[in-house]
Parts: sequence; C-alpha cells; structure tokens
Amino acid sequence: MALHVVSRSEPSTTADRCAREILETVPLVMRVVRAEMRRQGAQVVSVPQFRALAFVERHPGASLAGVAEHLGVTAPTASTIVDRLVRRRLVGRVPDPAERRRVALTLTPAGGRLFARMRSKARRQVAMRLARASAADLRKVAGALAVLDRLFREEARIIG
Amino acid sequence: MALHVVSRSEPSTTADRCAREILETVPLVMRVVRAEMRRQGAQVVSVPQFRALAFVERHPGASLAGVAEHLGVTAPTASTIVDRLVRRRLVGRVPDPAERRRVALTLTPAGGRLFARMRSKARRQVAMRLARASAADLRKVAGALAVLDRLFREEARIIG
DNA sequence: TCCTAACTATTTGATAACCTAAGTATAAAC
DNA sequence: GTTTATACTTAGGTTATCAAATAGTTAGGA
Repeated sequence: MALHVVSRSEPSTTADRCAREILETVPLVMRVVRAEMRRQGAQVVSVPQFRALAFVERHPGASLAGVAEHLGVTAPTASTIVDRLVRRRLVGRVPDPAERRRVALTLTPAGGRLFARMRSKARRQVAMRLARASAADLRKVAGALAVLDRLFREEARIIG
Repeated sequence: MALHVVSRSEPSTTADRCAREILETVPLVMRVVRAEMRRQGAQVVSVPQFRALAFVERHPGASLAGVAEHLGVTAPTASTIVDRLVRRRLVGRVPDPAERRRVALTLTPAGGRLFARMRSKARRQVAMRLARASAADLRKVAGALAVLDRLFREEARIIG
C-alpha cells in the first residue's frame, strides 16, 4: 500500500485518516442503500421513514420527540415524516391520554407487515453486496461499525 | 454479550450482522456529518455539493457524467447540484472544445478556497468525535471503512 | 385561583435533493 | 443525409430539512 504525501497543513493521525474515510465512504454507502430501498418497487418508504418505523416498532407508544431524537432531526421534520406514515396508514397517532401534549405512536398491522418485509429485503440486499468480502473482513467491519455507532450515537445526543 | 433470539426467517451470518449494522449506523453517522457541516456557519454547501467539489478538485475538467457517477445519482440530479455551485461561482462550467456535448468543470479560486476550508473543518470535527476511541479501535475502523468503500464503490457502478 | 414559563406538537415558508420523462444539441454510423 | 446514440438540461413531482411562528397542555408560583 503506497503512502500518500499529504498537504503539510493536514495532520495524519489515525483519527484524521478515519475522518477522511468517513467523509468519503459513509455518503457512498448511504446512497447505495437509498437506491436499493427505492428499487424494491411496489410500496416503499424512504430511509428516514424506514428508520421512524423501526423506532416505533421498538418503542410502541413513542412520542414525536422520541422519533426526532432517534432520527437526529428537529421536531418539525419528524412531524412531517410521521405525518406521511400516518396518512399511508402505516402508523397510528393518538393523543397520549396521560400527557395530552404528547402523541402516542404505534405501528398499524399494515405498517408492521411492511416494515418487516422491507427490513429483511434491505438486509438481504446489503448482505449480497457484502458477500464478496472475506469472513475475516466482515468481522472487522462489524466490530468497527459497533465502535462508530457508540461514538456517534453519544455525540449525536450531546450535540443535537 | 447476550444472544438475541432472532426470527426464524432471519439468518445470522456475519454478512447479515454487518447488513443490520450498516442499516442502523450509516444513517446515524451521515446525519451527524450533515449536521456538523451545516453548523459551520457562514458560507456552506450541502454534503452532495461538497462531494461534487471534491470530485472536481481531483478531476479538473471533469464532465457532468463523471460527477453523476461519483455521487451515484442520475444525470439530472448532478446537473442541478452543479448548477447551484456554478451560480455561486464555486465551479466553472464551459463546453468542452473537443466534445461540445460535454461540459468541462473546474473549481474557481473561490471554490477551491471554500472546499479546502470546509474539508479541513469537517475532518477536524469528525476527528474530534473519534477522539474518545482508542487508537486500536480507530485502526480497525479505518481498515473496515476501506473494505466498505471498495465493496460499495464497485457495486454502485454495477447497479447504478 | 390565575399567570407565566416550559414543553409538545404542528404549520408555514424556504432551500435542496432526488427521481422520471421529455427536450435540445452534438457526434457518430450507416 | 438520415438515423441513432450520447451529454446535458428542463419540467414536474415527492421528500427531507431547517428556522420561525403558532397553538394547546402542564406545572409552578404569586
């Protein structure tokens, strides 16, 4: 592997190399995932919508603020995302009886079915793309993603 | 580490675990990166615009099709992204004299300066988030990202 | 009790990213 | 020279995103 000569103003620690790679690779992977989810034909939801479904499935009765925090977006953004899911009858949204400021979100049966179907399809598609890599490489990738998840999930809460 | 009971229809190979993690972690990281780039105040560009600048910087005289392929989007999308950069005088777009169907894209001086400034800022911000991790973890992350980049870059070309 | 402050959610208005389908202009092929 | 293919743009539509303004609900204190 050849060493690159980097500009003198750019330091070259491992963290910097990671940062560089994250800024290149993450958007690339994101785009492929998005394209695949769109390719599934029939009834589909966007990536943010999919993530909202995942959160509501894991936290029945969740509030809008919970969705917003999980997605890392502002409340208005989460509101419109959820609103689209409600209009498509994939999510139920009722006022929380105890706290009437809040809404309680749940998956409808149709929402649950669609989510389960999309999730396994998306996983299969991504797994197919990973099939070319060696088992050792994949173990490394899995470990690294766990590290990233921890770092960015914490920071997302601190910052956002 | 507790073992989860997974639904019988969901296999549990390393590739599947990776797929699951990718679908969870990549959007999360993406969101943090986007939020940070927006946070920089002053004059900023979006993530796709930033990636377009990076491609043009590395490939002076690049065509629109080149940008589209690098971003993994359709030609019309790349066209509007570039158009916004041209209107902001960050990118120059002239017809290629040899192939007048094509356009030749270059960074303007202002575009080059903005790009350099944003890149180092973005890298610094991401690197700061990585600072909590051990050097060993970061080396693993760097290696894993290289693997992912290879897999998804190839596949992006095959599919898209 | 009432008033205010804080919280939760939505609406509004703006910019941007994305797609498909349809156009324009140039080059190549026959 | 007509057709076909290529490179890009335009048009029309959906979605995501934000900040600012709005409306309803709760809680705490005067």
